[in-house]
Amino acid sequence: MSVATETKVSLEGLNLTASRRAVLDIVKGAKKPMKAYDILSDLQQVIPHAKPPTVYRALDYLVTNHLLHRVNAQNAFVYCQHHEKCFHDHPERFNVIFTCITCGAITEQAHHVMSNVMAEMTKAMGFMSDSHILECTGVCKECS
Amino acid sequence: MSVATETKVSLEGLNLTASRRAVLDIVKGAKKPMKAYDILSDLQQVIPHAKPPTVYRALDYLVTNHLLHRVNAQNAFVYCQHHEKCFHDHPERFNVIFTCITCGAITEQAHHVMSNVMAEMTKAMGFMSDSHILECTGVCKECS
DNA sequence: ATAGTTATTGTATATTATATCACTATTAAA
DNA sequence: TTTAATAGTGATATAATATACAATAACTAT
Repeated sequence: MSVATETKVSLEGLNLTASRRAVLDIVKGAKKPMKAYDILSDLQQVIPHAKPPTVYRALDYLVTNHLLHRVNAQNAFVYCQHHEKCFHDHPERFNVIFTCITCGAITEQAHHVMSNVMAEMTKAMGFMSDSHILECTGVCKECS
Repeated sequence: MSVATETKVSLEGLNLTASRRAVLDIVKGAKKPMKAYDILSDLQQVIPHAKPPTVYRALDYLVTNHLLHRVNAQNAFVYCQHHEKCFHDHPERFNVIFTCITCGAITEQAHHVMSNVMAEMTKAMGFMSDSHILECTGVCKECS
């Protein structure tokens, strides 16, 4: 086995198999939040036998490992631009994802005071946030 | 038509038809977040011909009018305990719904500093929040 | 090599949500 | 009192999202 395989690429200790890597690239390269079946369509260009579970499994892995965010308000997925900042330098930091219910645009914002307040609230509750993501829906500036 | 009909009840200017009222009562009376098809099952005890659109229409109305919250993290609905406080006395107030991904428990919390911070953030962005609800997922005290 | 374990794949199906269209009730105007 | 506009309902079908479960492959420690 001296020939390097294409099926696995190590990125920061992660096990990016072919389908995980392909899903990551698809979401990362998209201009907008991607839904699972949008991703599936694209994925099938590369991996013809891909099925819904292929996508969901890859998404689970990528979300768990903080490479993607799941946006519950749209059942969609976006690339996490701030992987290192969110989880390496400031693991206590909370981001807010604002979703426009009109145009679907998603904006990610953080604010250190809010992170502190959230840290207080979760500490007081004994709640372990798994994502450090807060979601807020409404209408964005352009649409109002 | 001198006999009062049972089909409509006025509550704070709302038009609570029979099915809306029934759905409201079902969610209000439940001990846990209710999913649409859970609600449908219960609703069919009262309105046998109820179908999925019956439930979704009622839910749309009740969420729009702030009697229920939709919890995106679970595709579920909860009664808003603080209808007056949230939307009448303090329309600027943000609540955070914490969802435990292990047991499904939902807790609603507010914090005036966080509300102020969120108000600042949304104002700066020109974002009009439609729900004043932030969602946060993680593991609750009991489950950790 | 082989049993025990973990990871991945395949097939089918479950769950959640909406589109459409015909019909009914209510309200407000002409 | 008709008419028109608006809002709500009922029924059917189907779209969109997601997971359960069984089977197979890959790894690993004896």
